[in-house]
Amino acid sequence: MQQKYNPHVIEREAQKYWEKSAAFRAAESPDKPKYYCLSMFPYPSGKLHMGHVRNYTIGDVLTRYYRMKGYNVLQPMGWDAFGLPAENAAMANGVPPARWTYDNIVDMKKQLASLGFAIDWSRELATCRPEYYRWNQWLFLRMLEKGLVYKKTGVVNWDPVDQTVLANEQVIDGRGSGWPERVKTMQANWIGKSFGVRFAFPYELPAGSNLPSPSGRGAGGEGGASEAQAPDKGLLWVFTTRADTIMGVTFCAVAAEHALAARAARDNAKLTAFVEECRRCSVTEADLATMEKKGMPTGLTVTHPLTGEPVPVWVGNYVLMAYGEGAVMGVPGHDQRDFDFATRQRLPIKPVIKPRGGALELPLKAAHLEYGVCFNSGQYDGLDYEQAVDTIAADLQAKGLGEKQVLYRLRDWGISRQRYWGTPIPIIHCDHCGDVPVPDGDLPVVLPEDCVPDGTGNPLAKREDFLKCKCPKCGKPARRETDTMDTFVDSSWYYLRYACPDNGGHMVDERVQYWLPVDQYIGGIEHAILHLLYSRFWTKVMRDLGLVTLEEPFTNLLTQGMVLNEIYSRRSESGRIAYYNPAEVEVTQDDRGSRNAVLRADGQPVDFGGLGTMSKSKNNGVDPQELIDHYGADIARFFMMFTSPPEDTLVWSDAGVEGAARYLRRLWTFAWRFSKTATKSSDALRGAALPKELAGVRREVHAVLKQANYDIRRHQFNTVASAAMKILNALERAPETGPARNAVAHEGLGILLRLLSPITPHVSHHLWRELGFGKDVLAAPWPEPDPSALIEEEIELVVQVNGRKRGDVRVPRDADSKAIETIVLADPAVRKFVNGQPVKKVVVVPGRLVNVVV
RNA sequence: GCCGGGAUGGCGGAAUUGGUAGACGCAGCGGACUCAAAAUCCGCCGGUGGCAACACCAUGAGAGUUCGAUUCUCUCUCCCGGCACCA
Repeated sequence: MQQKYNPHVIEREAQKYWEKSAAFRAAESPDKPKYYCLSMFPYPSGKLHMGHVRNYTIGDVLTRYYRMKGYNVLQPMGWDAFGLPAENAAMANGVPPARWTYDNIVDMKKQLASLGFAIDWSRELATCRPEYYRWNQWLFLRMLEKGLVYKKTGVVNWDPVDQTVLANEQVIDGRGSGWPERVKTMQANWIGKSFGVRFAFPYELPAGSNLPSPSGRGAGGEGGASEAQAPDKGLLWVFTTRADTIMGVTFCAVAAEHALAARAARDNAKLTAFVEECRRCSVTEADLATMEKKGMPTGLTVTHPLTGEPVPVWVGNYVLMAYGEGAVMGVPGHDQRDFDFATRQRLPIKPVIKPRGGALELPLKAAHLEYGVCFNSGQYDGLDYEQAVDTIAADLQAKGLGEKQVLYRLRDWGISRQRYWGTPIPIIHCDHCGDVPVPDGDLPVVLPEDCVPDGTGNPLAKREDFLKCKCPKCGKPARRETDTMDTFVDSSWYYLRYACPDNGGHMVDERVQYWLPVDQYIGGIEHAILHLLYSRFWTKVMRDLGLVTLEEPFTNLLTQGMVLNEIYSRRSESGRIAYYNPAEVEVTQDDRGSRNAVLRADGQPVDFGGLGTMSKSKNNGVDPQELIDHYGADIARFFMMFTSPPEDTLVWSDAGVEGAARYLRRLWTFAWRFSKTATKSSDALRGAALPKELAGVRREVHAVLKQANYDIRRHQFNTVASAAMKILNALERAPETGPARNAVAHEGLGILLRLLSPITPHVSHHLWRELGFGKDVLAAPWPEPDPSALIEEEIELVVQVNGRKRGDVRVPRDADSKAIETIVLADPAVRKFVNGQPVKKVVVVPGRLVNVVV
């Protein structure tokens, strides 16, 4: 055995061993429980970043752990290879996106290999290959047949929150695992199921003023806008979750795209301009919520369905055409947006809800949002929220002007992109037959890979060889669709394809039945909504088509935290900010922690800008390749696992990496010295009583192992790494000589190398062989603590008086409460603090503490 | 703005069901080894007072429940993630 730890040599050796023995090739095997461990596949940007390293290390730790626990484990890898960056790179370098992407894949695969991940590369896939994306196209056509592509209801009626998330949960040690609560809550809010009332304000327009036909509206078909046959009379439909406030309506607001707005704008130039302005502005939620509430009167009035009073109609920039009816009732007294709008437009505010058993403070300074009791509301006065909603909904229904309704915030998924580097949408435009789906037999519609986008639109539009085709229906010349699919389509089902990447004839086959669902999915929290929701949606579609029997694609989800680093900058006199990589900055700290940072290059101070995600713009990235080149994979992996729990953010620290290196060198040195002195037998442990000190060391090793096994099951890998440190510390404390010591060290090293092997597989592999434990640590069983090593004759109890620690006592292991009480009350420290006062009670927590209450 | 999450020494973090706050590591300080430095090893290391024994304070701020709260409840402050064409 070498005296010096040389990570690069042993890592290359271990990786060769795994490659030669095809160690990570996963085959369907019915005699073992399966474990499908999946990390989110990377976008092939060209270089791994630290987030990837962290993500895949977490996945690899689980993969190797479950394998040693006897599972048949699959850990695949692939490439989320379509997307915008390739087009941007293409424009910058004049290289086709395909070429750029494939080159990047080669580079990144090499990097992944150098980290020693237990990946089954035989299942590798890239979403930009026709043999993958043809199934995007195929499934798109199935959805088209089913009407899912157009039909709004197909999407929104799916309510995962009420379905199987909880039912599928796996329970570990009595603790719910599965999906983090916050992800479920976020998705639930995103879907945004809300219960309310849909109702209408009747109106009459001057005769002969036909409404233009509605645009872009799917559901809510019989709404006011489509009452075009009755030009004089119409209904303005709205949705509200607060029907109890209906008597407080002082206006209505419609979206700029609403038919009534268009009607009113026809002979009103100012309103036309305003409608145009609204159309142009952003529709993101954040902007909508914070922008100024602008509006303009349409000059039209509608009739309140319950009071019969006239209500003015406004166009409001805060009303979203895509949600509900594209129109809202305005109740400024009880809705903050309406309040802002009414205040700005000097519209009346009519409060109609007051706190139960109290009064409103008038005039209102802000909308009163809490539920309460109706007042100022005619026949509804005195009703509470539920009674009011029920009564009002019934009254509206009686007039044929409304009903209760469930509405979802979830919008349609617009999947088409005006981009080149994506899956072609398999549609053909024919002048005679309209939009015609490409027949299954003609799939895939292959994306030409030699285009170079130049920033002037989709290059496919200029490719005659792509565009020109025959209409599948009538055979006449026709044109192909040039839009491509959102890349979220690619990532919505790739985890199924890993089960059967070689099947040229079908999208999925029976191997999906074996491997799926994914037992553990690992990725960034930033994907908690979109990607995960799309994947679940996609799975349900495939289930409905009979392609899979899965209810949910992922049983457990681990959302890993981001990798942060310090940010340093300097503002020049011109006001421009220059960012400096933390590696170029020398930081000194006094013992109070105040920080002094200077740039190494010039010795001048730089500003510390806090912590931020590693990014190009802040120039605070650390290249994983440099880390691996310098320290090797095991040290990088150990640092990643030790520094933070997987779900928390991880702050980069050069000193922390150095600490990880120090530990592994210390482990190596210990193993080396052991190899010089030890016999290869642990027989001395059996039967023979160990000296007290060695028994203590052994007890600690097993106690730490017990805790570590709990921690690894709950995915708290930082304390597993720290357990490995504690075990080495304990072994180093043992006296240096003697067969009993060697036996304890031998057993301890055997435990330690196995415990470490998921985190630092290379050094574990090497030392396992070198010290004669066996041929392959991966084939060894996971270590379990020996209960007999944990037994102590005397245990230590903490003694409290009135909940404050006042000392500790040693008592026999099997002492009962009574005996403990007697011992404790006789303790001098206790007597001092009891100080003659009567003892009210004594709380004994077995094995932990005793609290004397006076 | 809405939704979600978080806050513990100089730093990363630990504390399993409410039971010794600060495990393990980093940084720092002191010492050994060395001609010297690096590496390595040993010791100290939340704050205040005290020679010390020890006492008091302390888990973002404020209240509450409890024999006992980092942990449970309420209010507040600050930081982070998502918000639908970035992936």
